[in-house]
Amino acid sequence: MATEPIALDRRQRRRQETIEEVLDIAVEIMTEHGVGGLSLGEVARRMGIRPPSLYVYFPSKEALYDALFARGAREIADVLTEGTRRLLDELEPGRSLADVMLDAARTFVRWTMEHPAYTQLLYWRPVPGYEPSPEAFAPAVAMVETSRDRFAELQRRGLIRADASIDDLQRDWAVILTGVVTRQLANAPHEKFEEGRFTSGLTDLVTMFARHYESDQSTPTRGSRRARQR
Amino acid sequence: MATEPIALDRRQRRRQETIEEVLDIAVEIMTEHGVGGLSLGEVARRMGIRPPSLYVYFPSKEALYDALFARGAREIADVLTEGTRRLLDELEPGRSLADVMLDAARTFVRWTMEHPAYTQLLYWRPVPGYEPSPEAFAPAVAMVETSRDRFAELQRRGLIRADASIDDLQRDWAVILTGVVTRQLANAPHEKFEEGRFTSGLTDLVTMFARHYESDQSTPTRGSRRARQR
DNA sequence: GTCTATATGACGATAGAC
DNA sequence: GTCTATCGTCATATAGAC
Repeated sequence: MATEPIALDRRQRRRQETIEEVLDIAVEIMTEHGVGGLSLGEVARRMGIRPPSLYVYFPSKEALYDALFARGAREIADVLTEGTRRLLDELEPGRSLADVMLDAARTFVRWTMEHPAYTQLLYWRPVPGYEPSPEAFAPAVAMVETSRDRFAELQRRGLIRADASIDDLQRDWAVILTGVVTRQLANAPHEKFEEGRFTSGLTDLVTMFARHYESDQSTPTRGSRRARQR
Repeated sequence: MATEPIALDRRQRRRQETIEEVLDIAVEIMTEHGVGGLSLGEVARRMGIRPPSLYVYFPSKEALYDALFARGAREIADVLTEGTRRLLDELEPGRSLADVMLDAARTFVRWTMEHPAYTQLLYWRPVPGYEPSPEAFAPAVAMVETSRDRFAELQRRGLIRADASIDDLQRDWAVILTGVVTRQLANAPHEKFEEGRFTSGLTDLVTMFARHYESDQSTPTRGSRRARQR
């Protein structure tokens, strides 16, 4: 009887491992065939089991999509939260707003190019009838709040004009990044981040954006002028 | 025998009418259930025929998607080509670049909000395995070329800096409009153009964009300063 | 608890009668 | 041109072996 809780832990761990395997394979399939191309039969086939067995772990295909949404949202939130935290911690004085924002933009867009399946699921609406549950969406909401804190910190440090609306800035920031990612993934999905015809335009766009919001006292460096070299 | 060509015309006209009806109903269904939610069975049901009968007009579901893509690309190209032609013809001297670009941006984004099904099909990749054929894509290519001519004309007239790269401008322009449309459609598809939380930001974004590209001699009006209200 | 076996109904697609 | 009949595949559900 003393071994019961341990056996339970083992079972739960085993169960969690299977769930992770399902998610990994689902991402593989979505990467190959698009988010809408995911099929439970194909997942089962690649795992060497029968389709009904999947229902032990996920009550429906929607639930699988929801777990994938949550996983993707958590991953990009972690990458960005960690990346921008370091960026702010190690920020040297005199660094231009454009440089800082460009760093964050590259981190985000690079991730989306490396994870096109998650990106489609998170930022388009590829599955008819599926909407993320509040729980799956939670990491995305948290990421927006973190992002808001980061921009507010930049404003406090004087890199962003004091009179700028952080809400507007954040909305327009999301629009620009979404535009780059959407165009690249829709028009030339096989180009990598470094060579993408739209991802390459990040520098110009972000520089323009940063110039619009930067304080006048912030020293313009090479970075913040990059878009003007013509 | 003299009536044969007329009978043929009649048949062909009737056939074309049926094809148009299929496309209309397909758009209806895609608007209700998303682009991926289109089903031939549902089209047949609403037309009062059996699914196999659709194969007389379209050899596959892909062919139907291709006809829809071509139709959407033609419609938005017509709207924009006509709209920007009038805009340039009636352009008063002294009008700011921001005003002109805002007008074009509104025309485009308004159309996408009124035609979300076409927009998803044209600017996302909602259908696994489907890529538009070169023929279906042709109107989109022509639209890009027209757009290029319009920007070149603005540059010739002195509203856009002489040293600006039209290719870069056009790429970034597409990115910004795509970003606004994608965010609005993915995050709040039921908000109309006038009230959309992202479409409302068009003014700020386009003004910022225009300021970046406008010639210094172009007289700044209220419009071009809107985003800078301090 | 976890699996296999089996069934249902919708889908895209094809063959062939009329 | 439209139909019926049919096929293979899909998501989904349930019964029951182990």
